[in-house]
Amino acid sequence: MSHHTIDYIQRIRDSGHRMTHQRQIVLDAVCSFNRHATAAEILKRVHEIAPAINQATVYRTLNFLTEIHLLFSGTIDGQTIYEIATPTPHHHLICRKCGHIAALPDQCFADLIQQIKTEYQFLPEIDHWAITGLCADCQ
Amino acid sequence: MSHHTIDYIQRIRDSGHRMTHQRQIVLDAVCSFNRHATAAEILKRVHEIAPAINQATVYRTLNFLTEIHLLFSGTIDGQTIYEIATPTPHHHLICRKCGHIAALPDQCFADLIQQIKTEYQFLPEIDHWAITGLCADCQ
DNA sequence: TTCATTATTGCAACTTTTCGCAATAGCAAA
DNA sequence: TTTGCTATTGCGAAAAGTTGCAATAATGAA
Ligand SMILES: [Mn+2]
Ligand SMILES: [Mn+2]
Ligand SMILES: [Zn+2]
Ligand SMILES: [Zn+2]
Repeated sequence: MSHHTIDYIQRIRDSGHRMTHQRQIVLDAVCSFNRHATAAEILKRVHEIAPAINQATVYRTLNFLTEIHLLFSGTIDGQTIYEIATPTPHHHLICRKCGHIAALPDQCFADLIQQIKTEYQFLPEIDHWAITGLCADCQ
Repeated sequence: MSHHTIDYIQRIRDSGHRMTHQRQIVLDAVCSFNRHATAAEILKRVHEIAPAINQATVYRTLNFLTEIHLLFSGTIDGQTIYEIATPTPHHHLICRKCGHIAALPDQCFADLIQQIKTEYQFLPEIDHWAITGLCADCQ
C-alpha cells in the first residue's frame, strides 16, 4: 500500500464526512492496483478482501472519493477508470488505434487554465484528463 | 430539422458503413433537441416516432455515430450527453455548483494542441470537451 | 465512557446498458 | 433487376449501476 491511512481519515473528516471500514477498504483496493482500474476490477478486489461489503456501497464510495478528490477518475476507451489521486494533477494521451497511453504533465495546461481564468472568470478544475487521438506510430 | 439528410448518408457510407432507417431516425431524434440530450431522452423520442426500434439499436447507434464523429458526446454532471456534431469543435465550461454551462471556442485549445503535436508527436482529437469548475458567481 | 444525532450501509428491487445470436436488409456487382 | 455477401437489427437474457428505506455505526457532546 503506497498511501498513508491517517491522511485519508483526516481528509475525509475535513470534508465533513465520516471514515468507515468500507471506505478504507475501497481506498486500499484502488491503491493496490498502482494503475488505472475499472469499477468492476475494484469491486472484485474489494470482495476478495471483504465479501460482505455491498456492491452499492462500492459504487457509492468510488463516486464519493472522486467527488472529494481523493481519487482521480476518467473515461478511457469508453470505460470509467479510477486511481489514487496524485499530489499534483496529471493527464494522459491515449491512442485510439493501438491503445497506447502516455503521460502528459500538468504544466502543459498552465496557459489554457490562465486564459480561462482571466478571459472567462471561470475557475477550471482540471486534475485528470484523458486526451484521445493518434500516437506517432499510428498516424 | 437543422441537418441535411443527404450529407449523413454520404458520410456514413464514406466511413465504410450502411445508412439504415434506424440510424436516420436516431440522427433526427438527436437533432430535434437542439441541445445536449441524454441517451434516455433520445431513446424516448425515438420510441415516440418509431416504437419498433429496439433499445439496443439506439444505444449501439449513439456509440456508432459518435465514433464516426457525426455526433459529439461528453460527460456533464455524471451524465453522458449527445448532440449533432458542429462543423468545428466546441467546448464547455460547466459550473459544478450552479450547473451553469458556458461555451468555449475551439480557438482556446490551439496552442495546447500545437504543443502536443510538436512535443509529443501525438495528434489529439479534441472536438467536444466539458471542463468543470466554478463560474464567476460561485467562486 | 455513555449517549444522541445522523451519515452511511446493506438489502432488494429497479433502471440502464450490454451481449450473443439468428433473422433481416443495405448495397455492390452481375 | 436480381443476387450474394455480410453489416446491422431485434430479441431475450445478462450484466452493470442506481435507488429508497430501515438498520447500523461514526462522530461529537455530555
Ligand atoms: Mn492517470
Ligand atoms: Mn456541446
Ligand atoms: Zn497508436
Ligand atoms: Zn456557478
